[in-house]
Amino acid sequence: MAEPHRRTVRDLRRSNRSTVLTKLYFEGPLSRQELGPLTGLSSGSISNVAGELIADGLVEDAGSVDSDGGRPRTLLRVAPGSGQLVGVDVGETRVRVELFDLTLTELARADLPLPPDGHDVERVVRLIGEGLQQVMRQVPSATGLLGIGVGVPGIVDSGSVVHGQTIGWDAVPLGSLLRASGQLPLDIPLFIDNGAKTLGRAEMWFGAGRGARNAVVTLIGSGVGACVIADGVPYQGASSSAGEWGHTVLQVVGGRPCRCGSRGCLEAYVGAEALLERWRERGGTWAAPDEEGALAELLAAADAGPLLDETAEYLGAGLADLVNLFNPERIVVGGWAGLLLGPRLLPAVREAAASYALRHPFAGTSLVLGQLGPDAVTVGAATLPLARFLEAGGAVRGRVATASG
Amino acid sequence: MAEPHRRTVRDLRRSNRSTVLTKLYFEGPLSRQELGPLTGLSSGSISNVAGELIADGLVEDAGSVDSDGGRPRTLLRVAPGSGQLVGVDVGETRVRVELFDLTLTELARADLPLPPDGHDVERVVRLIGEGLQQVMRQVPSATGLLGIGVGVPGIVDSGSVVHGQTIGWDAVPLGSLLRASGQLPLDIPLFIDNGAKTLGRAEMWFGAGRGARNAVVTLIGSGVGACVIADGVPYQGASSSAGEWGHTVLQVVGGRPCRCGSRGCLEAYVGAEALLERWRERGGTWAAPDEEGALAELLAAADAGPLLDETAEYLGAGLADLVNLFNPERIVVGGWAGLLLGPRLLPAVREAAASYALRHPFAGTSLVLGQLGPDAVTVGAATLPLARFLEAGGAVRGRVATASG
DNA sequence: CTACTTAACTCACGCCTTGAATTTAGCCGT
DNA sequence: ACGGCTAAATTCAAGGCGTGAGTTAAGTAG
Repeated sequence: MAEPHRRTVRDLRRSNRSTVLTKLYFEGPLSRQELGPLTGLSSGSISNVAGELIADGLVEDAGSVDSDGGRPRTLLRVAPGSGQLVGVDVGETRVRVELFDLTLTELARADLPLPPDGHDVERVVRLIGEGLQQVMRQVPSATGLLGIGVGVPGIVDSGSVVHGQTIGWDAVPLGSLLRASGQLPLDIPLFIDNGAKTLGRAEMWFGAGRGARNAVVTLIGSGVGACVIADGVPYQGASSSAGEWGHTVLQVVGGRPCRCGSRGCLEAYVGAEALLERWRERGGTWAAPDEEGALAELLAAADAGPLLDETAEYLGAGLADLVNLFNPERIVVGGWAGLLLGPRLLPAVREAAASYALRHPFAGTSLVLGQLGPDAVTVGAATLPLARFLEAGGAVRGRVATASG
Repeated sequence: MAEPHRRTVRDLRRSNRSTVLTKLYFEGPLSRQELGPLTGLSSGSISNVAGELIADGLVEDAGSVDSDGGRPRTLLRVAPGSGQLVGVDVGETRVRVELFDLTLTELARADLPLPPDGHDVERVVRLIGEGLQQVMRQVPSATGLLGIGVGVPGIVDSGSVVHGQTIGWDAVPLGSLLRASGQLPLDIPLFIDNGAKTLGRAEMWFGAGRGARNAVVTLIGSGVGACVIADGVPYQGASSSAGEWGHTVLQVVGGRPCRCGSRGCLEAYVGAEALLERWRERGGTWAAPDEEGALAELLAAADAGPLLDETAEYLGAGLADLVNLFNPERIVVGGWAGLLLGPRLLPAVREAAASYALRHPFAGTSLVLGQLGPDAVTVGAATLPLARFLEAGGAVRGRVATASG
């Protein structure tokens, strides 16, 4: 419990390996010389640690910069091919399995359709296993699988048990089931987290959240969610269900009923499903069979102005709550509906948020659109074992892990 | 930036000193034998570290438990007198300075009244200095001052700069001013934080929040605030203003105007000031000149039922937001008004919160009343240097620190 | 008084970081 | 081509730390 491993002198080395590896991962090729000040380690230790990492194949030479006179600095970088990661997205209509190298460049992908009624647990487990075998077959050189991350729709408790109302899962021990299925290599670290949260992680690592230590990634799709990053790490709460922004109360008296059973939730105004319903109530119609098409038609409609303005007002109020409660330096608006609505709504949303939020924290917050599409769930999922890998200084291979991070 | 001090082998010792000291502080007298498993250290290291701490006077013998046969275990505890702490509460009407021993038992106190118009910065600085000298004079044996914590009304940025709307402070560099005043010993760690947050810390360390890692301490007084504890540490946000729960939006359409300039804030319904105003609008009257007396009269009035029920509804919705967003294991309702209203309102509030919050996170949250009165601000303030002291394994004396934690 | 039991201490061993001294690697002027 | 120069990278002695087995200390039971 109390701070994991840092008692012995060997943990020190592990920790130093980790900082060096992490710095190299995020701040590109660096010379040993730069690494010193950046990590706070002495030149001697940098040499030692770097030498070890190179010997382990995790770090490689990346050319050198020649200075006028004097030995040129050798640049070091994380070797992309020294390990692979798998990200899985259990979506509404399909299971997607993607294989990445260490820099999260895609190596292979497999999409396995799911029937409409289809979130039968056993089937999902089987599809994940199949997808995994497919991508591994496509890339025979992938011999150093470092871990698997799975994004699922629902609340993930204890890093393994899934409660998914929308797909009819109640306390499904997905982690154990996957392990027991025999479909995935034993001894490979397995991580499970909510899909929205993995998407948030992806935005933080590679998208609009990059560099921020305190941020909120909002995800507006059919419903509404959020991923809160506190001091650089996703905040989970007591039972990993923190960030349920969609059911923030915005209207105690006279609130619209929400599908969660309550009234006046943000999601009852701003989610795509609710937005379309509100348009229908006002006489709006659309031709597209799917929500995305319908929402696009709504946006294009001449008479949707008042509805959109009202939506911006509610969204602004919801964002103001985030500003007041979390005081983030950045709020990223993501999710397919958020990205669709964003360009049209953002100015009005900003104005509304400014009026509802406190001046001081609002002034320190920037409100931006997400840079990654909804497909980044797999990237974010792969980020889970990657984070563990970096934290452990690259010493994970073959070790079992279950906790989510 | 990246994880403060843990590179060298001496930092390891510091860290282990810290865990031993912290365990002893919170889990009472312990034998070396128990300390081993609890800290993950070997018997040899426990002996070493304990010996060092005893030699430094920070830890002392606390008797022994005799077992049948075999050498009895010696119990160890933190020596209460090995250091003192000062907590300061800059309140509405007075500055209070309190001197504590290491277990936060009060040794002396000084109350210095502040005139009604009186939050002139220089005067406050002078009063703090005077109070400090008074308490130090009262306890001549207090020769090991470990640090000073100050709780102020307002947002504290960078651990030193205060923005206090209510007292007319705009970016006041209180930390520098105090140091420059010459009124307090140099080289003594000084910490400044929002008074509500220090109260929250006090509840977490010694009150209703004890033992929880994820909790929210709400503070309902004239206004409404909250202190969020994420993974055991108070969450600050990007500019230390996280937890501004009072201005959560509960009524977008038709919301009551709030003193913050917005509309529909929680504080516009639930704060004592707003509650009394709402009572007045409904024809309520009271005799007491102060808010506390007035609120007591309101509670006793026969016809305040509907108003209180409505208040419970709003408060419940506000708490539900906290449950959904933070997923705490515990919510503590504190602040003078909260403690006054609590016994009457809590059942209805709980019911309302249950209806607005999501089932899963709500089921994991307990809603309890605070155990400490509003006077605990000084205790919470003293907790700031104490936390630093424990983190540093007792090696702080004489070192300067400014960051808040 | 002896045998037994358990707590606490000691110390050889292996590992770590530091920082100065040393080696390595490329550039420049002659 | 060659030595001189500069700066990067490595090496290594010194100082520390935690571990865990062995040793000493401090009681009880008979």
